[in-house]
Amino acid sequence: MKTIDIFKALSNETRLSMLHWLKEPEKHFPAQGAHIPKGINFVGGVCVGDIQEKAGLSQSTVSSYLNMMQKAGLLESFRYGQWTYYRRNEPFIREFAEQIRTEL
Amino acid sequence: MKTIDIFKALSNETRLSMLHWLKEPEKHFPAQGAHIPKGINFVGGVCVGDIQEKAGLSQSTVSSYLNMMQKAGLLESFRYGQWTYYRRNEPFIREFAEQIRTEL
DNA sequence: ATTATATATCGAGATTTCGCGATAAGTCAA
DNA sequence: TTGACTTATCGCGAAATCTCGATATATAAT
Repeated sequence: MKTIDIFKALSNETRLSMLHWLKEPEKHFPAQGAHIPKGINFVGGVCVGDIQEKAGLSQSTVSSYLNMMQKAGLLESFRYGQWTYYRRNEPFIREFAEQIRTEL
Repeated sequence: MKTIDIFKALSNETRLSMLHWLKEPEKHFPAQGAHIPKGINFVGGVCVGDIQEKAGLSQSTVSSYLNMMQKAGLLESFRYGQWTYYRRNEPFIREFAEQIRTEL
């Protein structure tokens, strides 16, 4: 959650792209949630496999990138069954952007 | 001038501190410009030596950090005599902050 | 010209990051 | 239970970053 860790997470072309793709998941990924039951609400989440395919990097690399971005606070995740869905942590990102605007 | 380079420049504690110190030079550094003639206008600039002392790193490290931040667009420099003064590139920083706010 | 001062550049060792393949762990279906 | 599938973790070599001391360059003073 340190500022430096956020900047580090953003210092990579692929990770930055993933963050952008997740702004419009329906535009960049196949329809999600086929395996999520109706009760669960995790709109905008995309499973690791689809993100990996789009990124064109290995599964392990993408998994750790996503984990890193989550630790930094930029993403949040939800696991259903064997799938893990990631989406943007929008309030956190907005807060970070605002902090940059006022304190950088 | 690429976004990634800006994030990389901001991904280091010392460099981030330098950027903050330069927001209020008079608060963090000795009075500057003793060697600058009246005609020159470079308000807010601080010479490398004073930044180095404050940072507590080697002269070479600080010099290259400052150069890196300038290349990224965050700082601008002015050389007078044997001194090089650095200051924040405020318009660029504001523009970057705005870009983060709207595009991140 | 010589010397002193401020900054930039170079070369190097230590640490970190990048991205991979292999493997482990968790979950589901049969 | 076995097998298939999705994701996470581990270990690794390559590349980048960190930070330093030594040295080069530029300017100023004597």
